[in-house]
Amino acid sequence: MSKYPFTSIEKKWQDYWEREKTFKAVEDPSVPKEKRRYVLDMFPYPSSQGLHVGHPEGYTATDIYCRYLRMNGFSVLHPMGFDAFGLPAENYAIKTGTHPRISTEGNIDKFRAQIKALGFSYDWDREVSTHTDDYYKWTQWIFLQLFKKGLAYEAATPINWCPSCKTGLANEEVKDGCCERCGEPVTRKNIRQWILKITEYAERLLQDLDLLDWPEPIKLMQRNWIGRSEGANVTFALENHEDSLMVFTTRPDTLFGATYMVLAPEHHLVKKITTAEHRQAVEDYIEQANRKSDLERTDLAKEKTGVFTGACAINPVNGKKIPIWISDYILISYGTGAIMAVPAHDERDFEFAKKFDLPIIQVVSEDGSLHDMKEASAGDGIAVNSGEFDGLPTKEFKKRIIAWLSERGLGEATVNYKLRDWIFSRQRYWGEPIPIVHCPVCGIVPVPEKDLPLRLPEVESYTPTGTGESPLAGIEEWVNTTCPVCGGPAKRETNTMPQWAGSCWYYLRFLDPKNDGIFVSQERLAYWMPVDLYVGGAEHAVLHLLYARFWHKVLYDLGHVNTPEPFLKLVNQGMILGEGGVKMSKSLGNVINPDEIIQAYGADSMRMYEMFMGPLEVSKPWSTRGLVGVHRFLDRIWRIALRPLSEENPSEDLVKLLHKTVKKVTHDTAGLEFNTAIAQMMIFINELYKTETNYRDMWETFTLLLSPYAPHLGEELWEKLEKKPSVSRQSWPAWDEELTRESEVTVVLQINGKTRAKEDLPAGISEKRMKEIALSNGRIRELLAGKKVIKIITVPGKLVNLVAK
RNA sequence: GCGAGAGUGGUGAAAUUGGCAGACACGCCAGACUUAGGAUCUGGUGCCUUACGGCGUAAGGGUUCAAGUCCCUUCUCUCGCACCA
Repeated sequence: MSKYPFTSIEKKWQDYWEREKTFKAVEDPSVPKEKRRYVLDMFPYPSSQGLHVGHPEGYTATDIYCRYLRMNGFSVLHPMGFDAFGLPAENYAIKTGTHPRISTEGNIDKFRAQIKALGFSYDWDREVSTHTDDYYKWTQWIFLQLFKKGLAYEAATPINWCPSCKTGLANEEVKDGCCERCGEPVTRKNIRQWILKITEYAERLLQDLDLLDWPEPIKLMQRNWIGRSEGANVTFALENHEDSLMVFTTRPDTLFGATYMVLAPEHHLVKKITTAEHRQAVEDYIEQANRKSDLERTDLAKEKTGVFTGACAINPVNGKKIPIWISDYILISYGTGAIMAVPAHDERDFEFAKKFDLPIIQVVSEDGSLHDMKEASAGDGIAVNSGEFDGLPTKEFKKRIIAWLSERGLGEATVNYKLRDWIFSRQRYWGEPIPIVHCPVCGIVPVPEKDLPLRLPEVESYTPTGTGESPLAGIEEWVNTTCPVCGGPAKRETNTMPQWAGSCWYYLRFLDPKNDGIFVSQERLAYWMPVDLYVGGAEHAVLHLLYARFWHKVLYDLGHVNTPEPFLKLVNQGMILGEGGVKMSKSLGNVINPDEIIQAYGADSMRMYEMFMGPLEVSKPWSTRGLVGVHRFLDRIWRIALRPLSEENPSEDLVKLLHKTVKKVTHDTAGLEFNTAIAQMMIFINELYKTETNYRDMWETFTLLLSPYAPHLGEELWEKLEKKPSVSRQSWPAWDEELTRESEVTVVLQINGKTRAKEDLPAGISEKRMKEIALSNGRIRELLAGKKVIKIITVPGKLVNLVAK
């Protein structure tokens, strides 16, 4: 028995690729635009645990695809780098005193080695890490462009605060009211923040999703996250007050059904309008709401709470006086922070009205008649109890009432978004310093671009102060600086950027990673952009992918990039679960270590198995047994390769199988359907194996097909064929369509849709002849005895169905 | 609760337009061979039935000559959102 020597083969070819720079991407102007592809993986955060088996899944998929493209004459950009700022390294630093740079770079070295051990065809000359100053110089530069465009501003706002990490979090970093990183419940804290005006791009971020070839569920998630909603702002006069109260509603047609108003506890009018009689109760309620964590406040299961302010508003459509309440089911951050409550047609308002015994007036009816409102009905219908508007269908009513309100200066059509501005600062050390100086004379002053990068200073302690300031605040000599404008004493911004910053634009830096004059040159942009295929986990559906799109659009508006969208096609690889279908986790002890797999079975087996498991996009459980099966397949290939090469002609059947295999592997590889491509290669190998010989031409073709999947073995087989490396530079094989056709087809003979017999018939046989054969088939005649054939359906080359009675 | 996706052998999964359900692989069974290292080779393997045959793609209904595929209802699982007015 020959044991397939994968360890030495893999080492040999990895060394060769590295030495020869086989996969260097070059900007060759003679390659036409349509023959260039930019294929990108989501770069990893180099955690201390090393590579996870989930990483190689997406990376293998893009690698196979890139190798396939190169063999088809494409110029391919396929880079890799590291998302190197982030909390884990800093938390580790707090615990051990190790500088985050030291631990991060150690992890990067480990990751790089692990990734290289899988034989991916990256152009390593383009590697970037977001934490190096020649990289974050440009992250800072982009921030300054946002600032200068008025898209970055400072505000003291209540933010999500993780008491454990002692830092503010973006909405997207809060999962079920808890910190996504550490799991502690998130509280609210009012601190000074840097905020990016992503809301200014809400409409375009929404609209341009239509330009993208992304999975529909991901687009939908982004649409929901942006949460566009059309309605109207309506102004209500207040009784005994100068001020008026503006509310947002998507159902201005239900104005006649508004029986009370509700303000968020934080609404600025609350203090003004509350009457002396209700002051104490209102203040208590506000105090209570303030203390609640986000989790408590958004808990849907809880009963609605609220108090009456004592004030009343006047309904503009009928002059009716309606009471104003406050309740924490109204969010200050959405719309105007106030609503008109229409309990008959809104579930939440209904619940509230029931609890506090407020009137419920039906103003919409499905059939135009009045009903006893046992529950809220939120659907469209016909207006009732609405004065001159009675009888109007909801849609029409909306238009009419908005016009009515506009004429009187009482309201206007309004669009609201759920999307909030992006809280961009972190009270942390290990991130890009925000390049801003606070001058007592000039105010907020950007650091001049020529002074970038603004380097992270060394600190004694990484522990957050917990006061809402980063550890940077403790370094006097760094914080104290001079104002770039007036030259007077000034202080540096001590907040740093969130981890998303670096990953917002890394795909651009890959184009031109060494350029120290500009973040990316126009020539490189023109050559490669946009990213043709972007592969990564679905967990980034609304985080990274929305932020990156936002930055890209800003850069596009400023003329710095050449496409409105960065990522043309997106594919999410499914998760790899532990054996048994449960999540892989340290606590369950079912984590598979890629290093051990590579050592025992080789990188080619690992790659191929992960592709053979099932479709790329779905989650699937790991099975070491399954991996062994794939390993056996490669071993079998090796044993065929050890046979002496034959110059004889293989059988016609085998030639046909080869051509079918080329066709199927080509089609499936191009469509990222790697599992079925591999199955087809297995079918071919099983047949070839039985011949106990090895036909040279056939073997050459098969080696080419195999090489994107098992690149090390591919190179080795190519060399054994006495060919010059690299196999990755050869042309992808073609197939002869004629040879993929069967000369004989099996035709199914059915009676009333049930298969009763089969006949092998020549391909291309006429339908008439098929019918004749079906009717003369012995078995069929037997079963048809005493029955009458009513109808005969034939599908050419496939079946004859006899409908009989 | 709302939204999206998925449910096929003992297991991972295949199945252009509706046209032989279960390719390929794991596991299992039998046999061969051995140089016993997760060996290798050949054959078998959806379920029920001695057989003929029947039944089978979460459950139920429908459309159709024909349904894993299309339509309706229900159930289960996964993911996302979660008082967004």
